[in-house]
Amino acid sequence: MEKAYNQAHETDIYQKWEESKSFTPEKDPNKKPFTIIMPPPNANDPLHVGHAMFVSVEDILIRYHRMKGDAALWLPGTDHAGIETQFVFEKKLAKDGKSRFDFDRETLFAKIWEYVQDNSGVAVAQMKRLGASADWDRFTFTLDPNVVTFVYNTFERLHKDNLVYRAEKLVNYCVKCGTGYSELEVEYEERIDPLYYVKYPIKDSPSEFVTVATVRPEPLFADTHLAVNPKDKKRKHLVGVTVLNPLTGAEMPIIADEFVDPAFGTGVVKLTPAHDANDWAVAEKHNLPRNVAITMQGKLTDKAGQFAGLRVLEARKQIVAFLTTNGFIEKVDEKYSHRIATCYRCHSVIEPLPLPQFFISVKPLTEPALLAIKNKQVKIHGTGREKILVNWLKNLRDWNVSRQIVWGIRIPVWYEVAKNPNISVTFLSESGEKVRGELGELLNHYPLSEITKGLQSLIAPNDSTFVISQNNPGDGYIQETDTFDTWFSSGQWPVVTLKVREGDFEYFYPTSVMETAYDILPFWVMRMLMLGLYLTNEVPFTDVYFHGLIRDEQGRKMSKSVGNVINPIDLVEKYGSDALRMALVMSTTPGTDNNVGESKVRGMRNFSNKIWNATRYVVEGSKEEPVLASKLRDEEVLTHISEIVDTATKMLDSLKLGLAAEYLYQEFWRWYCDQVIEMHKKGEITTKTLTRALHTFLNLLHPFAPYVTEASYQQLSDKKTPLLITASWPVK
RNA sequence: GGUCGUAUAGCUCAGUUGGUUAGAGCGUUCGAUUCACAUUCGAAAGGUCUCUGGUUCGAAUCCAGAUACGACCACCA
Repeated sequence: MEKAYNQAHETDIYQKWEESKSFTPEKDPNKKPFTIIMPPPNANDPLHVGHAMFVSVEDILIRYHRMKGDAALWLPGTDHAGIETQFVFEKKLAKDGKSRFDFDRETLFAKIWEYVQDNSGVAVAQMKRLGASADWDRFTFTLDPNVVTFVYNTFERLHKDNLVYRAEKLVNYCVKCGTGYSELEVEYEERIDPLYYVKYPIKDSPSEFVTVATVRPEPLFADTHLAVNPKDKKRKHLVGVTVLNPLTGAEMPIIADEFVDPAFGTGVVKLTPAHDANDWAVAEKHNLPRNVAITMQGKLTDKAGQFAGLRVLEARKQIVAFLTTNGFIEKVDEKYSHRIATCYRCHSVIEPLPLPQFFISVKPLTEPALLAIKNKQVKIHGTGREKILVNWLKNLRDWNVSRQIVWGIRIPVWYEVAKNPNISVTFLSESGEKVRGELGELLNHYPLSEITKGLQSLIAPNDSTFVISQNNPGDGYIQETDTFDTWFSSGQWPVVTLKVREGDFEYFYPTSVMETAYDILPFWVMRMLMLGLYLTNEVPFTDVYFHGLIRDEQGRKMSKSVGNVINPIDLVEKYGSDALRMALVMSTTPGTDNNVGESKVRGMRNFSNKIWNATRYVVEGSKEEPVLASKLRDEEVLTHISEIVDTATKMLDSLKLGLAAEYLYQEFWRWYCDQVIEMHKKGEITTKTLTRALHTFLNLLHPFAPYVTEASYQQLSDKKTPLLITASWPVK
């Protein structure tokens, strides 16, 4: 035996495990199923330490249950990660001087597909390197054809149940990414911008003004009303007064609405319903026009007169200059601090824009989820996370599932061209020219087939009629170009991954543990719960285990710009997989963040070596059985071993992995190595007892440190099974 | 503003559900090497378990309040 444990052999060990087919469970009716659906990592990205965390925790549970004799299924997959991936791909295009707008959507999709295929092996290879004993035969990608079909069926079913509707609402639109986002994907940033106090002349008394403070003067030309609070005694008299739009001279009545805060700003607001969520709601209530001032390209519309076509920031500058010159700016607060919505992806300013989108009514889905939590059909592990989940479920708004990107599952909605001539489309003609216009008009010049072939995107007006169909319902139809929010398909993941294979769902559903980082609680876990219950009337999993985020040793978030990102594979190569796994799991608790640095990993590498060397002592030590003075010591050792088995088993059954790892670490090092081996050296216990105790420890430690325990096990002569991975969990 | 969480050794964290003397990893100090392991071993230093009050025979653990820090959500015309 080598003098120190050498992690270079880990890949050989992994290969033996794979060859033994032990990752694939038998659907034995006499066995208990234990199922974990892996949170699918982005197919396009290498792993970070957070992934190593989920691999560690899930693999521990799977190996434990496999050894216990359960039908342990760990079902792996990867995610197409719609916006993330398209964003990365577009950056790559930009390097070649190209953009998404140079391609029709089908070509672009094919290119991204190819790009993802090229990269997708990396994440899987890395998970294997970490020792993941997942059933790779069941590997599923979120864009596999049978997954797509399943997602389509779900959408049809939701539609039949009246849970899908199309509506024009304000969406959080990122002009740069060219897509709308759900409320969850918007990040707020503190910004310092000028606050302009704009004077509106009163129509019947042009020397008097009403002043409104705004950071966004640019859509002013489209505003039609101002508002004050009806309870505001100082300004109540303004209700019903008409002022003039300082840009256009148009008449603007002042209305009353409670939403205005009299203490804020000047106590008077301008209403821009098409570009502000509050104003949108007020406009709906008072039935005001919702004039669009900003296009999806982030430019002022042609109603802006001399400012038409200008980008938002440039327009702001010029409009402020115009207002100043004409005496409509009372003052400017240059250091106004406020929070502004930005794109979580590219951090551009989000433009709220009205756009027809598909929505899912969430209320009928959240209620069963809340009930399931209340009735403990699903248990949440992770400090305080259950309350957070409940809070989300109680306050959730309808879910906008439309995304204006191509990398995803295309929404199976078709518009009949003849009935909807005012759908606006953008496409590349056969001659390669970009054409934009309304369908009815364009069909006079191009056949529909040419339009659909070169189609980039379409926007169907809110009142368009549509049918839901997985295939082209007939001649004269054009398909929606939006795709589903990635989370709409991954929200069905525990159901779809089991449904796509004969018999799996019946045997393995509901799954056992859903293990993931708590930061995707609202995106993913909540939606799996909602959609899982909707699709099956059963919870998709009985336990949720939220692990914390991994931060660096100083507690900072890992980020590329700080340069403190740890590549798990670097650590694995340096210290071994087992060391990293132990470092991530030992003495940690679900739901709270963990600071992990290299020193802890190094410490756990030492532990791996300790296991190896204890085995070396047993294998290479004296084989002569000592003559015992009494059997007392032997019995003591065996009694304590069975206590350890009992305690460790209880800890694992209650998902206290951090505690179990720490406990076994202590018992192995401080008791077995420091005391039991020393007793043997002194001839106080038999070699048989010493060996039996080691066997038990290798079994108990195997879920946590699979490689070194397997390597050590292979050195022993009295093996009951050829591989430790398939050995039985010790019983008390 | 709302919801939630955290506070334990120099640093990073556990603490098995209220029970002797509160633990680990890393770090520090002193000592040890032909012995399974220097990726080791032995020894040591290091804690008013944030503060105040309460419940209890007994509190790091339960309750109330304070302070500090953190997360998420809402909102800022």
